[in-house]
Amino acid sequence: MAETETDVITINFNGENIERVTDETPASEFLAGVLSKSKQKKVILVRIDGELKDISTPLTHDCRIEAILPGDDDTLEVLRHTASHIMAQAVKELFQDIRLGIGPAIENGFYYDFDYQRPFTPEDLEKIESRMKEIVKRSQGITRENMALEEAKKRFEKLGERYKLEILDELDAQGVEKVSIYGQGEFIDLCKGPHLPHTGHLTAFKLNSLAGAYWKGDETRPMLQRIYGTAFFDKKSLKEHLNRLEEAKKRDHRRLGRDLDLFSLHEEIGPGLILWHPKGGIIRKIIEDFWRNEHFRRDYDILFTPHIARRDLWKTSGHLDFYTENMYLPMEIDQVSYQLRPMNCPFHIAIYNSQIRSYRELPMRWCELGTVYRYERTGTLHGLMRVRGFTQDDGHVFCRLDQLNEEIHEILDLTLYVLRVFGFKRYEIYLSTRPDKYVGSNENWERATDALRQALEKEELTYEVDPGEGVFYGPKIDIKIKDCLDRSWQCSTIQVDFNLPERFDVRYIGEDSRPHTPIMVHRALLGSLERFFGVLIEHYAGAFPLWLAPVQAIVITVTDRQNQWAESVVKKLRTAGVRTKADLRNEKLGKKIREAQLDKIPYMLIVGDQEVIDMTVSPRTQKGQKLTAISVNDFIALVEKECREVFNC
RNA sequence: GCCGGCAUAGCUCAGUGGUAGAGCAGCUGAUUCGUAAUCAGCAGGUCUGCGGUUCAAGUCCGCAUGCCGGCUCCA
Repeated sequence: MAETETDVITINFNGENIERVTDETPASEFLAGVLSKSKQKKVILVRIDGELKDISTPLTHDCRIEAILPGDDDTLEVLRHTASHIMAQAVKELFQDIRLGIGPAIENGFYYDFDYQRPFTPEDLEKIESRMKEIVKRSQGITRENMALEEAKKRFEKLGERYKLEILDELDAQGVEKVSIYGQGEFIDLCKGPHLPHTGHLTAFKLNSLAGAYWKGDETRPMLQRIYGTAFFDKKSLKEHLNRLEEAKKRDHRRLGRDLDLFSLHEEIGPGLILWHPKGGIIRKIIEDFWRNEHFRRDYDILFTPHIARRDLWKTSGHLDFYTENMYLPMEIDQVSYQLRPMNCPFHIAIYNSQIRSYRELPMRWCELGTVYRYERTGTLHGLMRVRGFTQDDGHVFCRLDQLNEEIHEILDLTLYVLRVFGFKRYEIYLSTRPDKYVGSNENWERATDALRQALEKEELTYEVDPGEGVFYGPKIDIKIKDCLDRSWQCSTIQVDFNLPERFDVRYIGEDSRPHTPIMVHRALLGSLERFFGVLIEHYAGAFPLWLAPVQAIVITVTDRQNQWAESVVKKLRTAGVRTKADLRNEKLGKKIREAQLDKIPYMLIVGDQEVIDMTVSPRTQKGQKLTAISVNDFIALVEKECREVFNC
């Protein structure tokens, strides 16, 4: 209950109710009365009725208050936000005529955007970092001032902070009347807070990179310079974080792709065009085989369609209207314009439309590993993750409205099973609903969105709703997989489409012997084989599980006396379907093991004089575990069992 | 596409205007060895490309290409 100025208020602290006269006493003063001096010094924030606040927050009404020490994620966010202010202060002190953009805390650190006449250099970064250290040494108090919006405008106008003024104008338009300004020394910033009590708390930080960033993320607006940094409460955590980044670099699929000879890109072939090497190729084959088998098992039919089609097709599909900037330019063949395909759907529709369809045939489930080509802007290309030619594990389900729920559920079930088989158990799921611009009736949108939602809920999946983020032709579910650098990559997508069936006049004859429009669902489980492979490489750090490993076992001889036995072991294993090779080189055992290890081969089969006598092999796992000598048949059984178990999940 | 950075041997990287280097990989030879690197020798480069400055350019400048980190966009 809000109370008036001179009333007595009740403050709950540590479960104890304490009465105070309200005189706008800051929380810190209250805490001084109830905490020991040493403890009080460590308090960086308070939580008032569950909300994080500055320790200077005046206590004006009944509340529950907690003293917050550095530690949990919430406080880390505040620390980083304060760090971004300190960085901005350092930058303002070092450079004249510089304008502030925004400077929030982000997942692993913070950034601040600046508008400055010349680009920052890495040397500038060092200078900024050392100035920040000075500011930290000053232990300047960080203060909050609440004021009328108009007053804030005057303050920032005087400083020429035009971006801050723009933000204030927006707040003004939203009807906001009061804002807060945080300051330390000469530096002020428009900010909601909360912040740490003084600059001295920033003990462990590092500026990591420079980047350009459009003001408000809008490419028609000026480009500002963004400085990224990170901060922790102690030096040890900072060091751990930097080590983690180093470790993550070692998992980078681009590096592993070259080291393990999986794939390559070539300047002379073109950016964003992937060459799958033999070892990548075998993995792709295994992925595709599993994918096809699983689809047949779930009553899908498989299609093959061309990579190119007459321009008219893309006119009908609408791609020339809404996707043209991603399509390669047309080529003339016999005076007819053709264009490379960016999507597979029109071809599947053509197959559907090749006959009159009955309601009895629905649902129809079709899939294709369809290679598509999309023009992606140069700056967006990234290894296997973002390319210009890729193969989607595409599929389209045509069904009646009354079948939609069941079909969505089936698709989701299939998707999650496939992801589990590949070892992905953690992902982010988004349900995107109707955007401002859309086609289709409201009723259909609602039915379809409900079907998606119900399927998610039936599987008891946690998901986030992305309001208005659906494609114009229908709602969708996106599943994102997180990679080792904490970037999330969209792989799976399930999209309902109200647009294409209309455009291509897709129909079925219903029980009433009249034509009806079926619902069309697009779906991709892995997304693209290229991106999925990239995510897979990083997920396993190149050490693929046995069923996917390009080479599953390598027979390693101790001396050339064992060559004959080694060769017969390889023959037996290959006959049994185990991907095997032999290392018969005249090298020391240790060296051969080391190389097999770096090659991330799951099993090394050591063969010495003893094994030849016993007709056995001594397996060693990639992780370094030594197993006792076993017969070749026993080893085959072991491999088969380990591979089979993957699918029971 | 935009902002910034980078480009030297197959790979990782030294080389700050004056004769292109190392380790690993490759090749040749020796070594026959028991669970993460045996030794020696040899070979390998239009220093991404094109232009410019200079007596002299891997090094300085400009443009192009590719890559990296972001922004934007997306499977």
